[in-house]
Formats: sequence, C-alpha cells, structure tokens
Amino acid sequence: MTTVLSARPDIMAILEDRGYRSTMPRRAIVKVVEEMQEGFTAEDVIRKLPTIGRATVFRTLKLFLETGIICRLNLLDGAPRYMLSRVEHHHHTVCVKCGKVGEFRAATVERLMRIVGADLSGEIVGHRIELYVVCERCVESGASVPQNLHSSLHAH
Amino acid sequence: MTTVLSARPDIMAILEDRGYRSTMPRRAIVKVVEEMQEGFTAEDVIRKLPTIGRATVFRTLKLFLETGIICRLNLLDGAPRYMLSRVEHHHHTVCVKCGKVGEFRAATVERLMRIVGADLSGEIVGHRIELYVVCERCVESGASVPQNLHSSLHAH
DNA sequence: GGAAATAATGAGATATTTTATCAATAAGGG
DNA sequence: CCCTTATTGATAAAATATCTCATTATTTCC
Repeated sequence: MTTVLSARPDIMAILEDRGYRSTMPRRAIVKVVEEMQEGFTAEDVIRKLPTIGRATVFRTLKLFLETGIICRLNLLDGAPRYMLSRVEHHHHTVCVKCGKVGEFRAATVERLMRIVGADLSGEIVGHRIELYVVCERCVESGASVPQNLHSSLHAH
Repeated sequence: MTTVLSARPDIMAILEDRGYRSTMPRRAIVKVVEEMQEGFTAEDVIRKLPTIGRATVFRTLKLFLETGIICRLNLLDGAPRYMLSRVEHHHHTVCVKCGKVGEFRAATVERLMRIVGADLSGEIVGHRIELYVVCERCVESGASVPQNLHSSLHAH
C-alpha cells in the first residue's frame, strides 16, 4: 500500500483539451475543490460560492466527475461526497466513526481484478472499493463501531 | 469465484430475535423483497404496495439494511438499489450497459483485506467492492462503454 | 479586434428522494 | 383481555438534483 500525494496538473487544461470552455464559474469551482478537504458535498461548494447558481455547481461537479477531475464516494448514507482525484488509480478508506477519508493503493487489487475477471462471464470495465475503517485516532479514543452499522458493512 | 445461491432463512425471525415486531407492513415488504429481482429501488417497493405508507417503506428498508436482510448498491447515479442479502459474504457486479446486477465471492478478497489492513494505521471494519462490467449479453450485442463513464469508473 | 456562432450560465420552477411529526393503531407480554 | 409501547400512515417539509429558457460569456473565424 502506498499513500498517493501527487496533485493534479493544471485542471483547466484538462477541460480545454476536451473542448470545454474555461469559464469563471468553472475556475472558481476548481479553486474551491482544490482547497476543500476531502469528502466535501455539492452543498459545501454551493455554500462557498453563493454567487454561482445551484444548477451550475451540480452541472460542473458532474462534468468534473466525468472527466476524472474529481471522484465520488458513496458513503453509507447522506449525500454523495467528492474529492479531488489523484493522478494514480487508488481506493478509499472511510472512518465509520469520524468520517475521515483516506486513500490507498495496492498492487493486490489489480491482481484481484484479474483473478475475479477470469472467472466472470462478462468484461470488467471498472471497479470501486471502499474500506470502512476505524481510524487510528478513533481506535485510541476507544470508540466502537455502532451496532447498526455492523451488519450493513458486511452484508454486500 | 462462486455464485451464491442459498436463500435467507426465515426473515421475520431475524427481526423478532432482535425485538422488532412482526407487523403486516413488514411481512408484506419481506414478501415483495423476496420476489423482486435484484437491484430494485425503494420506489419499486412503494409501487408494489400502494396501500402501505411511503415513510413505512423507507423506514422498513432502512431497518432491513441495518439488520443485514437486504444490502444496498450505490450505482453511479440514480436512487440507491437494494437486493436481498445472501447468507454468505459476497460482492456485486453491475453491468454498465444494462444495469444487470450479479454477485461474486473470492477468497482473494479476504486475503486482500488482510494485506491492505496490515499497512493501514486504523482498523478495517467492513468493505464494499463493486465491479463495473459489461455483461456477456451486452458484450455480444457489441455495445461499448459510454465514454463519459469511462473516467469516473477508474478514477477513485 | 469585431461579429457570428454557440457553449454556458443563472434564476426559479420543478422533480426526486428521504425524513420528521404526531395522532391513531396494532402487537406482544402478562 | 388489558396495558404498554412500538409501529404506522398521512402529510408536511427537508434535502438533493434536474429542467427550462432567456440572457450572457467564450471561442472562432475573418
């Protein structure tokens, strides 16, 4: 496992290369997304940019998602959360106590996909792995996993 | 990989063992959930049971989720989808063309968790793996993955 | 640099999904 | 059968997301 630290190259260039225009709202949202800590929601962006229309924020987040600029986390409940993508392919850890989001990479994951893929009738085009953890700080504070979460975490 | 076929034991008993009451709406929803094909939505259940209150359906699905009776899939967009849980721990495949949901188990997954866990500072309490695939039938019909999906499938 | 073409925006309505409230009802224990 | 209390249903409201379309901004082309 390796923690990925590299930041995105010039994000507006990614959009322009695909024929999208460099507009004020998009630049503003890029800035906010870069500054915002991981796991922000659409509403967080809207709050930070009250002069930009709601629809534009949703449209832009969707665009950023499609172009790989941000990625989306589907937590167990509540609104989807976003974070700036890193260059390299990776996966997320989510602390079930404090909600802290981390990331990890593992060569084993890629190998796993090959193994599973060999046994599958279709063709694998992507994957999503989310690990639910109790982060170090929460372990230290002695917090246990809420009982109601326990089953749903395991029963996929 | 093994396809898991075993059905749930008596579902109402699971609830009763936890002190929940066996009510008419819950029994009706259990029945619907058992009959419904995988990947149904809350709205599907509501449509099938028009005499039962909306709130009750949502409350009951949440209860079923917490008790592990059903599990939830967070697809790339749209409302969350549910399916009856199987006894054994497993994961899901989702066809990005036709939405068909499948499932798989792999010993490698469990091994992967141990490997990743050894490198992580916190403690793993659960995991979610979703494979995005093009299913056999869709491969045959020559459908390709929508371009806009491609990035978001890989950039986690 | 200016005009034409068109991509993008904003405002607000609307749709969708989910939760809260609370009086009425039904389930389970004795 | 009665009591206690969990559960329900109707409805309102919250939370989340999309649509519409007239207006504005960006790019392209000359």
